[in-house]
Formats: sequence, C-alpha cells, structure tokens
Amino acid sequence: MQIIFTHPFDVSVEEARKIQDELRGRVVLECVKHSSNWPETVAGVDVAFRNGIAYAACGVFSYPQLELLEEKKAFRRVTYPYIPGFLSFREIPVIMNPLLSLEIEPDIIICDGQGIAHPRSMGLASHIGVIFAKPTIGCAKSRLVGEYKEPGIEKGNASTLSYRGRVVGYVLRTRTGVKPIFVSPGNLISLEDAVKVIISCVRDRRIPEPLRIADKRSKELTAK
DNA sequence: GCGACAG
DNA sequence: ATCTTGTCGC
Repeated sequence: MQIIFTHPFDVSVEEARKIQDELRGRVVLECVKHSSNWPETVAGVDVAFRNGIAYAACGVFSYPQLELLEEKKAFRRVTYPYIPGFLSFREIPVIMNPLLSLEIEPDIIICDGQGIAHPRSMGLASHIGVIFAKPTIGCAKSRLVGEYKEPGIEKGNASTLSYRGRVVGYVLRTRTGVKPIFVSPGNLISLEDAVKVIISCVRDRRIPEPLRIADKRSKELTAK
C-alpha cells in the first residue's frame, strides 16, 4: 500500500481539528471501479495498549471465505492520549507500518472505531481511508455521535444512525440479545456496501471476524 | 455551566 | 482501552 496523504501525528488538539477538517474534503462515500466479485480480500486492524506501549495487529482475509491469508504486527510507544473525537492520532502511528508492509493489499480495511459517524466526519476509519486512499469501514462497539432507535433484539435487526439530519451509519444487532455494533462507511464505499460487507463478515460472534481476530492478536502481543 | 464522550 | 473475581446463561 501507499500513503497518499500524510501529516505529523504529535499535534495539539487545535491542529488535529484542522487536519480533520482538511482530510474531510477527501472522503468519498461511494465505491470506485470494482468488479462483480469485489471485494476479494478484507483486512481487520486493531490496537491494544499496555504500560504505555501500543500494539497493533492487522490480518488480511479472503472474502467471503474469511480465511486468514496474511498477518502483520507492530508496537510503538504511545505518544498521544485518548481524546474522544481524536482516536486517530493515538492509533494511526502504530497501525501505519503493519498496513504498509502487507504483501497482499486488501480491497477493504475494517477499523475498530467510527467512519463518518464522527463530529467532523473523520473517525478512525475515514482517516485511515484517506491516508491510504483505500476503501475502509468503521465498526465500533459503542456510539460516539448520532441518534438511533434501539434495533430489534433479534440477530439481523438494524436501525439507522443519524447525525445532524444525515444518516451516517447503521446500528447492527449481530447476535440475538447482545449489544449491537455501529457501522459507518470510512472512505471509498457506500453506507449500503459497508453494511453488506460487515454482515458477511459476521460469523457466530458479535464482532465481525477480521476485527475479532485482529483484536485477539493485538491483545496477545500485550502479554509478551 | 452541564452532560456526552470511538478506544 | 485497561484493571480484575466471580458469576449468570446458553
């Protein structure tokens, strides 16, 4: 993969806000040129923390079989605190190298956080999507912004997530009786396709496979 | 000023 | 996110 837009990460909140406003203009909410069997591969990326060190893991999977094809990991000292709305600046530094060193370039990258369901439409997934000019999907375990009505208790139910009068994502019940997940497009993909892909990546757990495995792997790194 | 707030 | 024991439910 190639970086097509980069910037310094250890910035103040004011600078971070400016960067987000600048990157926002580069987000594309539709798929660009792809065949009927797109995507053929999807990647999941996640970061775990321990003692001031951030551990990242990313895995590339075949789609829709979801067989693990390649894995890349990395760790880095944490240099940015967690600030709601600025998660990107804390996680992207350590996620960068694993993504760059992948031999198999994934068609879509699934991120553990929001896509455009963000105060400035620049959640982690959108940020990563713009930096790499790749399709990305935000898949979060809880809400950052937006209103929605609780989806039905049964697996498969969903409701829209709206923010400032716009539908920015979907609240998906991936397991009966279990807390739903929040899906929003990151970049170069439509809301509909983002949801379809995520649904196809869900096996028998709440979290879609690519992300579940990446989460597992990053946490394993934490123990060593 | 008060409450909300991805990971 | 991380820390951390037991415990409820399929």
